[in-house]
Amino acid sequence: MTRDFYLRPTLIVAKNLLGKYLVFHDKSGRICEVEAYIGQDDLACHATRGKTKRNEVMFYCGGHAYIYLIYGIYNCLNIVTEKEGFPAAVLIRAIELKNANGPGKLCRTLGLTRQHNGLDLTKSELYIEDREKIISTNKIIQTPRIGVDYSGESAQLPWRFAIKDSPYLSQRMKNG
DNA sequence: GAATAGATCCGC
DNA sequence: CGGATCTATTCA
Repeated sequence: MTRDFYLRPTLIVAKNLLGKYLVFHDKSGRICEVEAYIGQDDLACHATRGKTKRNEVMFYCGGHAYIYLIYGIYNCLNIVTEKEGFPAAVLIRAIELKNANGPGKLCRTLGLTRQHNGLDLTKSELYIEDREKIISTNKIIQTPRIGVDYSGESAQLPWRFAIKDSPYLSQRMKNG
């Protein structure tokens, strides 16, 4: 994907990422579950209280990788969206690959860690590839996001998208 | 400085 | 359901 793909509104990018392939070196898989985190009004977004050392990549222009450590153990991969200065990103929650059905598991399986934080997806070994048509809306399920109950009213925003009937959806998706 | 809690996962 | 494991962020 070229830069302009990522510079569009985050919800559009999130939906269009479904069905694309995430590639990192010799491993790849079809993206089947994502979540959008958009701007300072989104209380579940890491950048809701402004720029910090951790979330500064979210302020880059679209097309960069924001990777952070969660629970001291797992890394989570986000794809930064929209123009420089506006903090927004799409969390990749699952791809269709063995042991990649969850945000922590997919980073572990692909070997992504915080040292890859800030990578430019338009010119590195980490990128998104288009191999098939955009997934039609009737094959996409849209729900509130997972694990953000702490964020009050923002917890109800239906900013989670997944390919219906994919056998690789994250574990918590199936439960909730 | 110290405390807190987190965009998760696994095993019991 | 609770522990792992750690650090950015927050609070005093």
